[in-house]
Amino acid sequence: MQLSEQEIIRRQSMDELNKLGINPYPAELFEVNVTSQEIHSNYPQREYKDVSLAGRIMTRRIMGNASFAELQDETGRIQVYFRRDDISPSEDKTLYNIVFKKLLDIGDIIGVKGFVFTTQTGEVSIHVTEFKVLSKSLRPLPIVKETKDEQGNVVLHDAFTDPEQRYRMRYVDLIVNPQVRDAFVKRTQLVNSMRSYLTNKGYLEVETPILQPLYGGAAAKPFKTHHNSLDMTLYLRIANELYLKRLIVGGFNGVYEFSKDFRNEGMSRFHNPEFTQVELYVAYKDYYWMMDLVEEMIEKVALDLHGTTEVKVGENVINFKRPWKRFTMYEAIQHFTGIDISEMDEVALRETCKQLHVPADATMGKGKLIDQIFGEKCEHELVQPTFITDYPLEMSPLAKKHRSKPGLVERFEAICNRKEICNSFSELNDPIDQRKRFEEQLELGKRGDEEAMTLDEDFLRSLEYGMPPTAGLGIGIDRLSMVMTNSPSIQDVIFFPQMKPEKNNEADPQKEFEAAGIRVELIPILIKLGIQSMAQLKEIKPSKIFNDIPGMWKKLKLDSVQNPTLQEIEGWQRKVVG
RNA sequence: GAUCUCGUAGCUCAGCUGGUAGAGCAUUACACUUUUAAUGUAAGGGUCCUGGGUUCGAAUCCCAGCGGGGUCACCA
Repeated sequence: MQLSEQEIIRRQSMDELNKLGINPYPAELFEVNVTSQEIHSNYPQREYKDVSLAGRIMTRRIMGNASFAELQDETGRIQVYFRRDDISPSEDKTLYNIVFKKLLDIGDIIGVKGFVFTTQTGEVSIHVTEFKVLSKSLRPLPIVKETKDEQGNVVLHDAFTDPEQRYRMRYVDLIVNPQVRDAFVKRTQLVNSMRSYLTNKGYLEVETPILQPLYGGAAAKPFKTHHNSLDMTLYLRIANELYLKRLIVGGFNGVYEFSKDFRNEGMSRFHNPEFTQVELYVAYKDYYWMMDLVEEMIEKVALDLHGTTEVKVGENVINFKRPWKRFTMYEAIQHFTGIDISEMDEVALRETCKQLHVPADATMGKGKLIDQIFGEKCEHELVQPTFITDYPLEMSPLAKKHRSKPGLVERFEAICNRKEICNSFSELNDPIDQRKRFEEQLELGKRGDEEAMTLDEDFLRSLEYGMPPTAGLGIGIDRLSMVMTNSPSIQDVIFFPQMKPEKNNEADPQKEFEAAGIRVELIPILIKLGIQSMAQLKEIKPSKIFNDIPGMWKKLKLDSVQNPTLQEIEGWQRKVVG
């Protein structure tokens, strides 16, 4: 591994600490009795005479015998004030002059003890009387500085913004970009809010298999894996719907699961291969009832997260206050296109698509055409939360046929910020009808539809024992989190979004040189000289290497290394075969 | 998958028609006892993503690859 100048200096500082008897990674706990946020919100109403606080050094301003630094803990930052004669009261000023000023860096984690005061410039600070190194940071952190403009808004300078780096090294992103943390905290609050809502209603949180012998409950391509001792194919679940319904058959009145699901499909700012849904099934209810629940629950989520039902998302303010607008799909299409398609047959629908410039191909049936028109002409118009109800039968093999509208099912989606955030239906509990629908899916599969559902015999058997009328719901947690945190990309609400692996230089010159018997202390010098392999080394004149090495180790300020002799270098080169 | 675009110091970014690689912050040294994007003086730091090609000469132009981002397609 090739270290940058700054990394080398930090490692040297670490060694110095050790030499001074200071363990840069002490084992014992450090007692913390206050957070930066508590001090900021309570001081000076409350006095803080004896604080003990730990955090990461984020800025340093050294001014001779006094210094300022900012420590960042989980709740924010606070300025700390170091004065030489407080840190090192005796004649020996090492602790201040050497340890604090020279050996500590931005990024190091320290604990401080002292008292809170206000500086002449009005900054609430901790006057440090003692400090302790808790963890030495060996890599330089991206330095983000902030100022305030006339309006008091925080302006960031040199912000750590490269999306690739931010997602690959989320830990760094979280350290230097505090707003990132906020989005994730809100995501967890969102889940907690839903969980408490559902638990208070008396529903049971359950766990169902992630590894499934048959994948079902949605139309998507799965990830496939293999179980060795059973010697069988297993799939990572694309949904948990069929298992939760089995539990309803088993007699639970309401079950829900926050589930990680996996879909082997394209990625975009709305799609990650693994994502989170909450699915809920409640017996003896229908989709109208479920709409009321969704409104109530999401309104509560907004209130819990923001204290108001209004949430700013991009350019829009979205208001989750109940009741939400409700459209049937036909009404929505009529509303946005002026065309009533409710009585149209397939031919007329195809003609309508042409008229509206909606792309349609010959394989699309009636249901698909309707869905296509909706997707093209309506969905992106829906910013405020809106329920769209009564979908074409063909698109919904697990939903119950509509009680009064032939060709439709009792299904709704909630659309918000132009995207689906939930999907729900009166669940199909007629085992004969369900079998027929699965068989139609199998037909689609045979015709090449990779996302057609498989027939799950055990699920059908459970329905044959009798499932009560049930309302089911799925909410995309990632999508909803994006809305609730005003995040434009799903990667902003998933800590570690899927990415291609980092390119790592497969050749490891260190190991290769070691294997050739080159003295370890000379290897970094060779690498620094741009020699990356033994093959490369062989091409260079021994006398050149002989001359270059002393120059480079002086440059790197390494402790005295015994220079290789010309014979030694020639010996290395002889080891290269060919 | 298609297409556009980006890849230069630890971070943010300049680098014109091809001519010895630049700035700010960060780092190092010195000064400074209430600073706050601290300041002043000085210094060090680069595989210009990788590999080919054109050229006397490539960070710059061309081709291929790798990685990222945007848009579209796919994903009910």
